[in-house]
Amino acid sequence: MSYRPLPESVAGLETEVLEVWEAEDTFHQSLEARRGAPEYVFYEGPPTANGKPGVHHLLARTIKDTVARYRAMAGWHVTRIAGWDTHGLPVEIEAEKQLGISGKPDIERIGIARFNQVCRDNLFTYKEDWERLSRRIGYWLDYENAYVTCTPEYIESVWWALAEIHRKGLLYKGYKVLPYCPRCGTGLSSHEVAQGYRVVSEPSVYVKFRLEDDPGGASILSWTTTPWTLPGNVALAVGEGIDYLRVRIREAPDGEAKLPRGARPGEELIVASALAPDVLRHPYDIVEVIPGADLVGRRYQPLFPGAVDAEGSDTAWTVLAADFVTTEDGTGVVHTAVMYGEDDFTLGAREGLPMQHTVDPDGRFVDRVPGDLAGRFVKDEDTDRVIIEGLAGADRLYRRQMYEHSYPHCWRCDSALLYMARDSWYIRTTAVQDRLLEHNAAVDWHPREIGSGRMGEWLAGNVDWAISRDRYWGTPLPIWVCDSDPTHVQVIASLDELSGRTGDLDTDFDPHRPEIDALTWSCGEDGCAGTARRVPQVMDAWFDSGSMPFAQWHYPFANEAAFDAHFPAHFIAEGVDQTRGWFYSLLAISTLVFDAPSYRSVIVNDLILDEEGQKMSKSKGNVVDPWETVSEYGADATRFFLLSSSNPWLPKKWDGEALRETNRKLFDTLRSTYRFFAMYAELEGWDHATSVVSDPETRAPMDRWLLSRLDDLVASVRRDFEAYDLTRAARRLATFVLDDLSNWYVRQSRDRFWATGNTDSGHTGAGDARTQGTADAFATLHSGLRVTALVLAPISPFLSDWLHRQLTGQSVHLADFPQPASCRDEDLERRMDDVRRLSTLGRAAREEAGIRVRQPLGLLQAVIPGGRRPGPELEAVLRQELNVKDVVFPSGSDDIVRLSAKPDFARLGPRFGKKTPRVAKAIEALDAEAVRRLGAGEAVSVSVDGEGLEVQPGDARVIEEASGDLTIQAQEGFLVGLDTTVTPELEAEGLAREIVSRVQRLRRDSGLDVSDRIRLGLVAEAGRLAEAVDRHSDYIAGETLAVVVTTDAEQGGVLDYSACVEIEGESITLGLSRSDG
RNA sequence: GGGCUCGUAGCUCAGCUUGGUUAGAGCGCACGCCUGAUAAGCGUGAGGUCGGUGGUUCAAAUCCACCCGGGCCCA
Repeated sequence: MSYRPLPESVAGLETEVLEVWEAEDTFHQSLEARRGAPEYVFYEGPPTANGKPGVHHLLARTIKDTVARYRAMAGWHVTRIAGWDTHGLPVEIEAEKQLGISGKPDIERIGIARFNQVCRDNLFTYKEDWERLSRRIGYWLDYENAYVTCTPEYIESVWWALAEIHRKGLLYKGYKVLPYCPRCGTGLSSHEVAQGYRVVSEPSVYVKFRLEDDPGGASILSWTTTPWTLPGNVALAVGEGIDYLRVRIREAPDGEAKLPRGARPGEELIVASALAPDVLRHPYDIVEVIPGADLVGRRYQPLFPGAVDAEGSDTAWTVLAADFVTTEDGTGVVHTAVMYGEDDFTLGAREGLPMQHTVDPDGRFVDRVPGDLAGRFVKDEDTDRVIIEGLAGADRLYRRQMYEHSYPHCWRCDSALLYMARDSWYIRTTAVQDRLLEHNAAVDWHPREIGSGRMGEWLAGNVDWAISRDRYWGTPLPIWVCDSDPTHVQVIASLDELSGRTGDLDTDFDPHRPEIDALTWSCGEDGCAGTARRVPQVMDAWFDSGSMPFAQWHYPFANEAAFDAHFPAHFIAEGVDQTRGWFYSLLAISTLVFDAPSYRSVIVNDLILDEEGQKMSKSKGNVVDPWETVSEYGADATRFFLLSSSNPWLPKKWDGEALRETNRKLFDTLRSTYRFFAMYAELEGWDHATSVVSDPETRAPMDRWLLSRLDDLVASVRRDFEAYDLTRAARRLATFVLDDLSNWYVRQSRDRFWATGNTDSGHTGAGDARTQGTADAFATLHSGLRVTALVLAPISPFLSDWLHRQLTGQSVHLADFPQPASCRDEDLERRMDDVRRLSTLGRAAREEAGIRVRQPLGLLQAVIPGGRRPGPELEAVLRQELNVKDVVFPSGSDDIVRLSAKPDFARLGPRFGKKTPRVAKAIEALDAEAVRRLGAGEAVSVSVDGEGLEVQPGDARVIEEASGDLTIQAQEGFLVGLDTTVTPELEAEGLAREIVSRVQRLRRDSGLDVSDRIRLGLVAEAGRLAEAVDRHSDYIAGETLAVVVTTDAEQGGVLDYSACVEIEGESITLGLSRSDG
């Protein structure tokens, strides 16, 4: 078997791997391989199939796929079924665009049947896009059995759930206040509203509400920016903790202009104390200060008598307490029209205020409204004028002013939106609030704060879920209401039940509007003769997607066992915007229907921002095309970047530079390491399948070290994945590949990979031992690469699979995630760590002394904290790395080091308290002898402010510092002293190495293969170079694979390639020819 | 206005749960090294009021309060 060279390009490799997956159906093989294994349940949050996927989707999909792949490798059967969210406003809007229409009247004009057909046809416009991108980035998902929320089966399951909720008495009809466009006849979602804010200047009014039975005949002042809501006024809201003033208007002082209009001298007004100076423009005297609580319950005269009927309400036209009242603006008194504001409505529901519309769905005042207003469109300027003049005429207007503010408009037709209460069906989620909170508390949220914070608080303030929408393309509400007695409500739980009512339905019956709207039957409840008609609304699409745990199985009509085995989910992952979306609807529905949570662990991801940290949006034109990034950097690097750059729940800047870097560092290094392995394995004929592999325990320390590091890597990454800490796993992996595998193991072990070359040249003559060392090196590096591929596979599935197939013949995704192999040797790791630190210091010392590494030196003195020794084998590594003949570890009493004591504050603090800093100073000042005793485990005494205190060993760390005149580098107790004397012998050796380096360069520039044997010519004038050649020609020949070396100018001159180079001021002519022998 | 979150080197991020006296990486920059992985690799150095203020403490990037700035969600 041979190890193939890597494909030229990243895209080429990934395409090749994709083709293999396609050809052998690796995904299904991986599922098959785990058949019967414990089930790991993942739920796919269905994307809406009518928008193009963007880069932020790459993040969520990478998280999902990584977790699923890890679990599959770790021995679970991971069912992951794709799903599509197909209903809802986004789909309708797309259809409107396509039909060139806008708004509900247009839709009803062309007919719901045609409209819904366009919705249906449009659905899968982008489905293909999604599937292609998902495939390209390696997101393995079962698309063949995808659930689709608009199929009759899915809808039937959703109906069943709603009927269950109804059966528990938790479904009711009420009102919901929402931003409403009177022209389009529709409510708008918050997303749509956000698009239409515009600054407008409109009349605002301060209105006098005259109190009943008030000794001073006082009026409460209230302010509104929407005069059209005044006929609907049924209450005033004050803050219980706010102080109000009762003031009396004074006469105008003599000689000044008469009082402004709006109030007469002697008239009494009530307004929040803090706002009185801003609101009142008359001179006044303060009569009294009234706590808000004392105003509560006071009755006042309706502004527009007859507009609203009290319906026996006690609280209508009284003052109520509400916590939303502030003294930020207005008068500290909030005019309350229950049908035209959300706070107003909530207050009205709580206080039992009458709930009647004063405005019809077209935005016109209803007939009951007095004052020449009936039939007028509420947002006409004329209407404002009529209202204001009417108020002034009735002496109810204190003042008016133009007010500039940001107000929402319809994004389609630009009409000002009205906040209006609309008929709506509700689920009484407040009835199960405690259970929601309990189930949420049991969820393992990543990050934790989402569960306790955003989600927890939202649940704590939970209000009933308004599930109906006045729209067309959605799951029709299966609610039929009798037209003669609206308390006769039937909620249909299945298609069978429906056909039981209506007579047989077609076998291909589609439950969507408008067909279903035509289905009616005789009510029959208690012998009622009325007709049951379906309510016109469809369901909130969140109810669809939140039903997927059972609806994807068409449960309870089919697949009962499958559902049981796949509920609840172990894991889901979506964006933070789903807190009130899918995360909520999943939890609410499972709590309502099963009284159980539907997911155990969640990873929440935040947005992907552009390079400037701005949110990506189509309008800003800063949206990154996922296809571009994947084809430029590859799916592997993109996925790795997304997981490693920061935790998923932090907003992430999209950084092309960082992506390039991920590719260059991690992936190039990994590819390069493989290339190195493959090249020498070919040359040396090493093959994992046939070569004899020795017991790891008998291998060289460097091998055992790498295997130990691998064990640690495997155990750590396992732990990270189990804890859903993907970012930590990714970073750990990158550190291993770069620092341990490539930059230490391979770099230190390179020459072990060319055994035969050296043996042939007769340079080492070590024979079998050398060959076995090479085999061990190959086996070790093979393990390193193989395990790296396994550990990398969940995050970056392409290169890892390609490598694993080369290294073992098997797909990495059919392999088991590795277990630690009991190769851990912490003592060896620590000693190697010591050697690496000393190497760093040694290189620094060389740099400081200005002596390059190729120049051998005689002696390095080194100190490791605690007096550890690396041991002979690792000392050899250190000698080689620093190119010194000898390394010695002097004891603390030698000249090279001076002992000193560094206080340990963590131990001193609790014992000495305030004295700690002075004790610490005394420890630092200890003389060498005292420090030595401390280091030897004796207690010593110090004097602080004349007081003798005892310092225990352990209260301070004994460290060795530089002294003497070698070139010294020291850090955190590690120290090296480099003897920089260059003897003539050392110089000659250095020059020989220099020559070898130049010859190697010439070999490479001449296009020779690394294993080609050569004839070598080295021609120099008499001098240091010539002498070095003379003394070290065997060494030079061995290193450069020269079978013949000549120093003769004539023979050297006929070689194929030559170069004249200068070394240390002397020149030498190099020549070489490929040797055929 | 409310909730959550972030603020550490020019840039991207660790460290904060459990306070301990030299605050770490990578990129970029400067300088150097190495090369039988080579349109690669390695090292050294400069670079920080740890957003601000106040508090708790012998000791605060870390705990507390307030403030400033960015982001998200909601109103």
